[in-house]
Amino acid sequence: MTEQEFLKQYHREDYDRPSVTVDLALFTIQDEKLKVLMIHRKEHPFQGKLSLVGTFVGMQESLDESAVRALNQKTGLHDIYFEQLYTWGNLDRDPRMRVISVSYYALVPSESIQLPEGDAQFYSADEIANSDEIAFDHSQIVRYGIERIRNKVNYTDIAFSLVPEEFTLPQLQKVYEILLGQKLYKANFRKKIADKIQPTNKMTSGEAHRPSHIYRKKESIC
Amino acid sequence: MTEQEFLKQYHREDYDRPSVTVDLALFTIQDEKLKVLMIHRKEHPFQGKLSLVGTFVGMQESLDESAVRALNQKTGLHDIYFEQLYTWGNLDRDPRMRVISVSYYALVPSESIQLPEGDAQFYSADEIANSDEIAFDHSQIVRYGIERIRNKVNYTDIAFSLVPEEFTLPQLQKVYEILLGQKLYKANFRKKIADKIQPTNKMTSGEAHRPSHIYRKKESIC
DNA sequence: CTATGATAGTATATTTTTGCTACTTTGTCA
DNA sequence: TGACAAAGTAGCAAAAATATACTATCATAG
Repeated sequence: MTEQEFLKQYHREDYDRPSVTVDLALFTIQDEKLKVLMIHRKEHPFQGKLSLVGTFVGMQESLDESAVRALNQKTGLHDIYFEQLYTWGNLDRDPRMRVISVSYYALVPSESIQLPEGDAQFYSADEIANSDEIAFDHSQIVRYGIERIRNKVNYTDIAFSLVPEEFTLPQLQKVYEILLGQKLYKANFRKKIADKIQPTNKMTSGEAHRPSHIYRKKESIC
Repeated sequence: MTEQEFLKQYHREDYDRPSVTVDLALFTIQDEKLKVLMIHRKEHPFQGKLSLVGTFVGMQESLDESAVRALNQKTGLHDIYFEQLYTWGNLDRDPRMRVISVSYYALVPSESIQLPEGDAQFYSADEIANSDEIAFDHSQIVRYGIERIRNKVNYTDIAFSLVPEEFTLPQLQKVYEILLGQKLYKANFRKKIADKIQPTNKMTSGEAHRPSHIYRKKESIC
């Protein structure tokens, strides 16, 4: 490289800006496991590997809007719980160029999702989190997301975002158990969430055991 | 030049990429209050208003490195506790152009900080959080930082980052009380932190009351 | 050299939460 | 009609959180 070329390059880099993307980890519960939506990459880099849903941030949209757009394009979903996770800016996280990724996670009850034709599919979140075959730093993002969910289950109502609007208490308890990774005592669990739920007058039916009451989340009066 | 004139000439049309900055809220405790470091802006926009310490993210540095650099330039500090907070990307958060800001917060004991000549000064964090006279969305960032600290005090050791290496229990308790905004019971507080501290054989002296034992943070054996 | 004020530090009672076990209830199915 | 399976409830013991009362030790004033 000549000096002239170097200076040109240096000058350009000085005013250059990193690209900014959002990457979104959509979690749901299927088969009594926490799952996360991943897509098979068709292009380099990481061709053939799994990656999160993502997109470049447009100049005329906020970060949240970018996340919603990316999610909507891949799943058709809207109006679901989502939250920003963390922003990743290591120099080498994308081999092509400098990319800063604002990560999000989202929660959806599996009953309300109908994956359209496409390359997006749910995988065991734990397996993704522990795999070293995932594109970019997306395994780490999933790990971070799982951790965040685990923490927030204890002091927020995010678990309700993983069940349908109408649900039974055994169903809700199962969600807590899966997220926390441990069995809970029925009686204690019910005491704890008693003030967060509202009974309907419906019950389950058709199963070979005692039917279960159906509840909804109580709207908090603020 | 008025702010309007300035904005008019600043007609950098839509680039394909947003600018990325880091903004850092350095917290400390002074006069029994949580304080945050702010600087008086000398340029438009928000000339004369208070803003957080910040910088553009260089193309050859990670986000964390940018934050450390910004902090070091303004305070000379290094090796202090800091953590990423949230990333702000509203379209109108900077009137000049599209700027995405990755915010951080940092904690330092006031005893170990010696502000160099400059425009940086500590202000009451609550006052900054509730003021509508702060540059950009930095009031919101401070609010968010305070909230994060309040939460983390309960399940991490961040309070130790606000006292010197050697401290007394009344001193440490005061930090907890300021962060949580409520009085704590002495006996209960001591039970709770008993396994996090290590006694030295030193005591305070010279004060007109019973002297106090001096402790250090116990290194956790992992 | 003693009483006092002020804060450090400890002992103990009370209430709430959690961990756990055992029991009763109510459906389907053979 | 009895067996099974899961829903739902009762209640106790241990542990943790909450709260109050007490003792200890310094400097200083008288």
